[in-house]
Amino acid sequence: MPGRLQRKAIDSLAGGDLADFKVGVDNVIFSVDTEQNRLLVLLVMRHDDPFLGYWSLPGTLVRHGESLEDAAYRVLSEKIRVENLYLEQLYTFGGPNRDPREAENSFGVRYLSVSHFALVRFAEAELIADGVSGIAWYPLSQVPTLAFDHNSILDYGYQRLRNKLEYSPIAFEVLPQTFTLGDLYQLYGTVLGPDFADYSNFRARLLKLGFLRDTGQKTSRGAGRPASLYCFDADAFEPCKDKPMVFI
Amino acid sequence: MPGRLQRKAIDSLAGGDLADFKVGVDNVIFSVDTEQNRLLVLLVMRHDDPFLGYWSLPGTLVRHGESLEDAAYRVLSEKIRVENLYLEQLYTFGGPNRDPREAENSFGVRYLSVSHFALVRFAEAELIADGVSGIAWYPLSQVPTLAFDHNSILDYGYQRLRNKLEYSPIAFEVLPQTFTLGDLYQLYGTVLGPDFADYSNFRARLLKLGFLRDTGQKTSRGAGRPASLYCFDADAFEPCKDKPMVFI
DNA sequence: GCAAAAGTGTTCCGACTACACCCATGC
DNA sequence: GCATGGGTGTAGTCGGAACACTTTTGC
Repeated sequence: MPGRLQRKAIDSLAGGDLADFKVGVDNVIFSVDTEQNRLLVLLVMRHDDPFLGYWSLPGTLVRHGESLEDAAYRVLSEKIRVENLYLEQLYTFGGPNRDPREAENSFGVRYLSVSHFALVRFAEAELIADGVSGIAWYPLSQVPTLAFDHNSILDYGYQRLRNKLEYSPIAFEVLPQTFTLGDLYQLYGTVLGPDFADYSNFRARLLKLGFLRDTGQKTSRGAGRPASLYCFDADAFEPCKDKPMVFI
Repeated sequence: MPGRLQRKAIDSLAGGDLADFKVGVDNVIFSVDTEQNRLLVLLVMRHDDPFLGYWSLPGTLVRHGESLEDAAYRVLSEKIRVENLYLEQLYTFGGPNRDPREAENSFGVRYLSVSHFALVRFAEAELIADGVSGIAWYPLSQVPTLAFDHNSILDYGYQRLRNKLEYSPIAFEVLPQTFTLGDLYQLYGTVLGPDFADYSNFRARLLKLGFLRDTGQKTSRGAGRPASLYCFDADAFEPCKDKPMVFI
């Protein structure tokens, strides 16, 4: 290892032994099909090397003057049309050799992926199919081997989803504007596995939190008593925003 | 915006409108001085432009063939000698213009910071002073205005510290190998603020978790009954690793 | 009427809170 | 003895788990 002063001198030559990076953004985009009771993730087919013909998470490389978040929103808007969505940064994967485009010895340009995590409403989300690129909602249980390290990223995103469900109101980003408590319960069951909690206790707990507003409307789905339609009341939630909270 | 196919053609020319990045790693390194009951963060003085003469988080730019985590460990090892430490990735800050070295129009090279969060044992940590570079433990309450967006990064790290204290056993990474339950209580008080919990309840809860082993040794510090020295039993903790857990 | 789904209530039990109280040591 | 900090115990209360029960619909 070169001495500290020597290294600094090298570094200041705007190159030296420092790696040059291209920065990518890869999005783990989840949605839930409440009809079919399935947790879905958005995948796109690759049409270029490397990993030509593999499915991958929708991603892009960051452009001049573009923030990481901007890039993440751009990928989303290129793939789906959606009104509301939730998006947050997930993790940055940046080991050498995670992308085959890097030269063998890692002395070429490096590829780094700042992954993001997004939730969209299934009914509102319209996939943008351009006739060329494959794009599809995959049930999480049927996801194939993906390009790059995208299976790891997906796993990480799924874990985040489960954690977030338990202590933050992200469920309402995936549900339609109005929903029944049964829908909400099903959503939790779909993500966390059935038997994650007793229905009537779940119900009581959520209502006690105080930010679910009964719209007065009812909905009837086949047999059984019609259910009240609720909506998430953001104003009522505001005061609890920074307090810890348990949903399950 | 150019059409999709056209954009792809441009991108494939290995340049186009894609930004080029240097990737930095900045570490929020915490420690706790149990004697003086203070939460400390490690800062270094900058000796180069930009922000010459400002304090900053210890950081470095990532080199060829080096992973993000490797780079984070390297910074640490250049600044302090320490046996055990805890380190995890925090967040990636990557907006354009966060670093004045970027050209005004952001069409030059961009600087991205993958921040990390570290905990070290105060007594074990020996600062490496090379006679040139300033380096110091700063009490969190006395941190000045830092270089770049490092104050934001520090805030983010402090929040992570407080969250982690509540549901994961990171406290034992900062405490000495053996410690009294009073030490542990004080540590929590130092970070979360006093009156975060009643002492005897805190005590009962921690002991019930089952991974604090009484070493049999006693320690006497001035007046008062001597306290038992405990240590963290990693084996006993293993089974609870993935279960939710509450420390406060 | 009966099945199905929504919605309500009640009992039990464990966990957390807030204290009061004993123990061992230095001075 | 008494101040100081370590350590134990307990009564009251809150909240979650389990489950029984009522209500409203379709058929």
